[in-house]
Amino acid sequence: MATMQDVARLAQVSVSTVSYVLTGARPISQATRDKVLAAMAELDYQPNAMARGLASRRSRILGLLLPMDERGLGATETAFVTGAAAAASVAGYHLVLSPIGVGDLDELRRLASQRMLDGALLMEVQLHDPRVDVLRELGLPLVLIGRTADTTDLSYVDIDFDQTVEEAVGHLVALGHRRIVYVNHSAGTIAEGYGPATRTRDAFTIAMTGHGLEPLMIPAEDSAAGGRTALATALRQAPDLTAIIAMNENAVFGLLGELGGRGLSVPDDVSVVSMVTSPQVAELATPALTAMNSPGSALGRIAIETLLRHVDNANGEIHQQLLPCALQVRGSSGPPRTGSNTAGNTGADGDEPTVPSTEAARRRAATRRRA
Amino acid sequence: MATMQDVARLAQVSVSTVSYVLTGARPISQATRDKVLAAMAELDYQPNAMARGLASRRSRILGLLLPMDERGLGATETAFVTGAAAAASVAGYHLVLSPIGVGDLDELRRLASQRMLDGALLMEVQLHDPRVDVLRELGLPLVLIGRTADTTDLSYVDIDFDQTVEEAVGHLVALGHRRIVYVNHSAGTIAEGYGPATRTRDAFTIAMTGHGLEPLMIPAEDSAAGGRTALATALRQAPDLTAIIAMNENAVFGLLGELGGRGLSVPDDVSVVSMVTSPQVAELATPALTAMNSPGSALGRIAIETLLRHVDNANGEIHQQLLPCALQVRGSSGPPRTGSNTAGNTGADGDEPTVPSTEAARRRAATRRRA
DNA sequence: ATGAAAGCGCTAACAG
DNA sequence: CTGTTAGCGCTTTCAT
Repeated sequence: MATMQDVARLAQVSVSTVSYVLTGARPISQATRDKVLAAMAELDYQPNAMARGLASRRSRILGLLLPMDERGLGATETAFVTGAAAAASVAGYHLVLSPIGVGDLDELRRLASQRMLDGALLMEVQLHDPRVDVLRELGLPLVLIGRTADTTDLSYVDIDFDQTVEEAVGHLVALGHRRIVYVNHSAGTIAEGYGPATRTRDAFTIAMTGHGLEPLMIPAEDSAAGGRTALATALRQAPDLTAIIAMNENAVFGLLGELGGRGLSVPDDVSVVSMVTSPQVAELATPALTAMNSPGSALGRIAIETLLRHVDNANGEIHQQLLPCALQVRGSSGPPRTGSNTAGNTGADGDEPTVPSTEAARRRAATRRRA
Repeated sequence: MATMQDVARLAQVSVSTVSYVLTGARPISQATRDKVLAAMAELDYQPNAMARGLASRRSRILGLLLPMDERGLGATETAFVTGAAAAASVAGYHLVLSPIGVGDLDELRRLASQRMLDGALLMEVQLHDPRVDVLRELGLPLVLIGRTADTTDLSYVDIDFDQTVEEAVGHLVALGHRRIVYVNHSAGTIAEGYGPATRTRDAFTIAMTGHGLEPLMIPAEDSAAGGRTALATALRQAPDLTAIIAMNENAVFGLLGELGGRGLSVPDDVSVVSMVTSPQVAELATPALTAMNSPGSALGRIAIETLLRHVDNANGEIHQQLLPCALQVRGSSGPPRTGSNTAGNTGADGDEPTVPSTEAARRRAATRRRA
């Protein structure tokens, strides 16, 4: 394993010169640089990460603090992780995933105090997240994925729930739906103030009211069973519902199962739009779910870029950014059976000029099936 | 940030003494140890990871080389990761997840040459995995999750596919099924020699033949659409099939959707058993899937323990271990409609003494729904 | 534009 | 059982 000494000797320069061509921290003549580079290549030199870290007080490691509950990473989170890892790699950093939740504060304190991390990304942020306090106290740069109650002086990236909900509602209203039910996370989760749940709740209320419609909402446990129960409740409270927007990625499957069990067809009897869902999960359902695709990968990239800016610049600009989920129409949404088009659905080809997106979705679904 | 010097001064001992109480590499009198420990606590001392790594030539970081394809981590992989991270943490190590696939050999070489890793776990191992060569060349301890074609001198942990398939088949045969179709990964994947696909194929052949039955197999693309196609093919080739074993976690959802679409009920018309599936995913389906639960967490723990043994003991024992998936009966499997019990299904309570597991499953499912 | 040298904070001989 | 000390391989002043 060649060291910098070896390179310096072979290139006939001092070690500091080698170091400087590596870090670019001071100008080096082209001739010298070439000599050094040649020597490095010759020796297959790779700088020792530990030595570099010790001397520079920079590990070039970023932490991704990710509470892995029993349920594990959904495709959405995975996209985020992948995007973040790629962005870190491009910048010459490594990304350590640490399954550290709000419970493991000591573990977090240890990790951060060991000076092993140059900065951290916090996922699954809670309204009052003690991890934030710990990290700030230790002076570790951090970026939130999500938002705490008070975001003063805190950089974050998050999903733009307002816009996402608005688009989901808009899609269904444009199709002709009037009775739309929103299936949220559980009542407990909402009461806790879980951001995605409360923000979408408020956004749904505003969006529906804006369309002159009643904002019907049902909570659901995060499970298939929760979805089944929620559907039953929804049908009791609004027997005439024609569409459902589901925030709860787990519940939505139970919900679909229960719809099928009751002989209700999707999307003819009930349209379903799933929120913050990855394409992979959306495609698992039959029919594939019209969904608001989470911008996981982009969020990850932006989060890392923001974090690195803080690392390089101890007191850099605070950066707070929201990204909306993009509507992707698939087979689970269509015009209501009894809507503006009272003629009824005689077939998949009943052209409905005002809703071209549904048509497009059908065609896409058909294509997929052939593939 | 207190250093070892500070601790030594406060405790009135030498730095080496402090170091030794930390590493336990040599006996320290109880009195001295207490003094040192007190000083550490007093100063809130945490060893500097970089300095320790440089001096000891040990980063205390293990790499988990995990190709994150577009599909992301399933719950199975997540359980593995969580199990591994926990085991590493217990041993005082950190686990770095690096999304390094067989393509990023340079990235891998860089990571390993920087001496940032003490060892590596390889996931998604291919039959001829170049990553193995790179790591061996660099002398980095490694443990495979899965198996290469030649496993000489290589430690690995993997799923015991033979036993898993045998149990799945046994479960269905015990219920009275005779026409069982195995839905595998795609033909291309099988042709490539992908271990899980070829091993289960062979195991299925043996298991079915052992029961005097014909081993019917259908390949399926890794998607819901693939599952739909596969079901169509299966019904064409074996119109009298009563049960399906699905290796393909993605296809199984399309398969279920298509069954529903054709008016076939699960499990009354067709029983479905999903292979190597996590409980979380199994519960998404309606009815919940009888599945072979992958021992993800245990695999992760054992892999780390094995790896650490290699790290501590450069040329330690090779450890090769297989773990079977455990059968978990849920709602998607039951006796065939036309089977040994020709009386027909008059209800869920038609006691079938030879198949108590199905009864248990029904009761469990009912309980779950109430929860 | 380059070199010399002083550490970074810890471990692990080597001495008692 | 404890102390002394020489590095680990690199970065970064301070010189020139």
